Amino acid sequence: MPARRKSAAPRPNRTEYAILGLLAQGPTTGYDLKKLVEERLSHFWNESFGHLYPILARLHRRGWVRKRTRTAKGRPSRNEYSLTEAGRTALREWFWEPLLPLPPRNELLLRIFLGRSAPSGALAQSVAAYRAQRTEDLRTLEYIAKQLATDAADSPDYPQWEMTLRAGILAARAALAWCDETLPKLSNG
Amino acid sequence: MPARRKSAAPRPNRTEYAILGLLAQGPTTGYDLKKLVEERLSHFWNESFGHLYPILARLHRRGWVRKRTRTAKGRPSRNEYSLTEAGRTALREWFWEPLLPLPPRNELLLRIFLGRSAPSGALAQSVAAYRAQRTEDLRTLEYIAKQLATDAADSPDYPQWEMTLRAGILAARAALAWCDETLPKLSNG
DNA sequence: GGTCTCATGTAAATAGTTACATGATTAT
DNA sequence: ATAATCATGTAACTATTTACATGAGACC
Repeated sequence: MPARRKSAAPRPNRTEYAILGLLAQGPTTGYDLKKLVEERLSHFWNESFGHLYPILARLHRRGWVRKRTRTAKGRPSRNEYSLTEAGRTALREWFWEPLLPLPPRNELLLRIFLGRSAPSGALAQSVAAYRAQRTEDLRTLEYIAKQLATDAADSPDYPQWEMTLRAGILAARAALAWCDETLPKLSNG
Repeated sequence: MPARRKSAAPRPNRTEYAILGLLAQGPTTGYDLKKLVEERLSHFWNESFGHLYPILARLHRRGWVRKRTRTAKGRPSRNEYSLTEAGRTALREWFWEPLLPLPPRNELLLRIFLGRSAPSGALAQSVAAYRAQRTEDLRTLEYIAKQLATDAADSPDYPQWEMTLRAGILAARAALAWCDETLPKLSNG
């Protein structure tokens, strides 16, 4: 018998756990999962339909989620997924697994590093564009944080939501501080 | 005639430019490119052999790099690549292109967000592990920065090298600050 | 009539990873 | 001997994206 080849994934799939975790807060459809990710996780997570649907099917085959198809008067049927006990167990185990760091790929820093080959002014322009983006990010995060503090402060999830927002805010501020010390060096260089 | 399908890449390939940029500093082999990336770009970039070699071949087919095979007394032949004029032009143009942000995928923040499903103590453990990693990162970056300031301060590339290190240092410090404000909340919660 | 939202999915494509395969030379 | 480094590449595989395909109902 030929030896089974080991799987050679670029990185293990964490989307599965994102889905399990969201389903733990209540049954939903693929469509609504996508909306949830966009509305609440977008500053640290993302998913596309083309990824969500196949993974839901896989989780179903594996017995980690249950599928209930609702057909309401001829309308396109909603497939509502919910966690099974096996899924809940898998989810709990994931919280103890070591964090898998993404391989870094920072295009801006790559440009800076290779800056000797850059046309004059191009580095400053890249940093300025990045700065504008991060300023916008920071404003959005701070707005959401204020919103949440008044509207959802008594939700059982509020403390965690606030922690993820704080992470974004501190990261954005650090990025801005870096831009502000870097831009002058690029113009006077 | 059937319409040509548009390319559906998950994200455009920036490795090509990383390679072009490194070749702009002088001709090298695939093997040495890998070492360069590991030694000097590792805190913001990475490449594997399985990716480098095929892309070098592609750049060659496209006419952006020149290939010179050296066979020294029967030893495995070194393939030394250098930039062509077309490659140099492509590299210069890249510096003006808009930065493509990576889709965010932060596993730690995902765990925090889904924390209500977490076993007691698991979140704190994840944050503590992350904190240890970032502490280590910071120490390394600060060490390299000091090293460089004494050994390479007069290199024409020194200012840019320092900028990329500063970016890493500020980001690591922000991450540590977040850990330090978050850990107490997780234990007292 | 037109556009937006709800709702499901498949197809085609690339990116990028790990494991495999090969072999010479050099240091321990 | 044996391990490490030099040096090249292919094979198999998964992740993940964008574009395509479809259709109903709601709203303007």
